[in-house]
Amino acid sequence: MRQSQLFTKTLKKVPKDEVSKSAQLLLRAGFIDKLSAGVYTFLPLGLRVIEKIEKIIDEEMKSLGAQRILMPALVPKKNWETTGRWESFDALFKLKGKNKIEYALGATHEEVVVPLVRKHVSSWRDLPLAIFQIQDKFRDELRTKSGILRTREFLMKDLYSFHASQKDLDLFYEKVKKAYRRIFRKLKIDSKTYLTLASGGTFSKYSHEYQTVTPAGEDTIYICPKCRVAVNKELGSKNIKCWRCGRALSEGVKAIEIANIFKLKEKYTKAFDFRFTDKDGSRKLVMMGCYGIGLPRLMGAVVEIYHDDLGIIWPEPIAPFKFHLIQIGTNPQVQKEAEKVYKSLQKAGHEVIYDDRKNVGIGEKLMDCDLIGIPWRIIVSEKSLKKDAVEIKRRNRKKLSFVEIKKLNQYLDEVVG
RNA sequence: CGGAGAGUGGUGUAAUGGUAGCACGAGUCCUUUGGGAGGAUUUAGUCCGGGUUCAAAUCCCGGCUCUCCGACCA
Repeated sequence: MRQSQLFTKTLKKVPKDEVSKSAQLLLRAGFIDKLSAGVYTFLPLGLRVIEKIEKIIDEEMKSLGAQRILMPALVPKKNWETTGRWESFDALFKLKGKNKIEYALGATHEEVVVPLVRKHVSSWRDLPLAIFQIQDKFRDELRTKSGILRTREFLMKDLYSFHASQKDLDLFYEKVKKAYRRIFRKLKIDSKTYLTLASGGTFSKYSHEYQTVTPAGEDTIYICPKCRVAVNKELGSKNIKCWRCGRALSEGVKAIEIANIFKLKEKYTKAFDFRFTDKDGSRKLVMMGCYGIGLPRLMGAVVEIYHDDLGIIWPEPIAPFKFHLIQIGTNPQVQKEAEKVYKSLQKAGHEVIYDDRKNVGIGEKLMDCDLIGIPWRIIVSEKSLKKDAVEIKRRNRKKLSFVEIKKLNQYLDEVVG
């Protein structure tokens, strides 16, 4: 990608009343654009990050044996009435069509997935079954917050599992926990993310949330010093002990809920009278679980954690590009060599954004580079060409390395990986 | 939903009742190229509606929007 062609430029300023660091940086660096409060466009750079997160999640879900589908956002009123949530789910966006049929925009998809799966599951032989989608959710929040951390429309991965027994649900639930940990590890937020006991809302008495510690979080959690678990303040008394080892918990820390998992059991299958025939011939309600991850929130949480005064520092697996190639100066020889390096990197299959902009000073290029936060910076300049080399620097390190151009691809394979 | 603050060129801001100014951006030209360069020149603005006043960006009323705090949050 040539930066001269990139849609949207970086901004020097963002509104002074935007205090969330992730919102400031993502707006300034041109990853997102705000249409209205809690409603955002993902620009080319931001979409690349979302797509990478999506790919990581998609692979992990498939490793669980889950199959991906895409359900509609427009969900008829009668489905919500079946579960009682037309009235009880306060955040539904409701609308009416020309045909007088009322709908709600999907805020969660039990009302769609349960009748869908019921059509195809009738025997214990059809279970277990896991279905997921990655799709926009709509929630009429009273208040949106902190850029993409809390919005009214957001991309969500929602996985639904169906089981013949509680035991089978329990087993799958544990597998999902492991898959979630793998996702968090790839996003480099695992060490700050705690499995947190929280209230279940309309789903159940308790639920498990994954809370990532950051000052921008809207929840307060108490952490066990030993286990990697926590308790959400919303459960009440702060004298609660660790639900795993019984130790006293930490002082409250701010955290953001990036994912949650629920054992819905029979709650929604009962509403739709979704039964299967068990081995003994009896008709039983299907046991169900649901598991959500908000993708933009994950992206925002990463930026909250990985940034410095100059800009974002993307973890490599979700960086929009791996390399930021910059050519410095107007020397035609430098430009020619930079073009050659760009083509050679592309040919080697590397994801590279090339700052080929003319009439842009070196200061501005370097500031933009740090702001956008690509993991590896490669500079071609008169200085580097005197050594027949390029200069390589990691975004989060001070050290500069000069690498001979003819050995560059080999170096990238061996050192950068 | 309660509270607070704020809406001025594309962006960020100044002007508290009296000439709408500055910076960035964008356009043209010249110079410049290792940490947001310099000069010349052009461009474009008071959220909407009503009121007070000789005079309103400024004061008053209503509306809309944004941000923050709280409540809420499958």
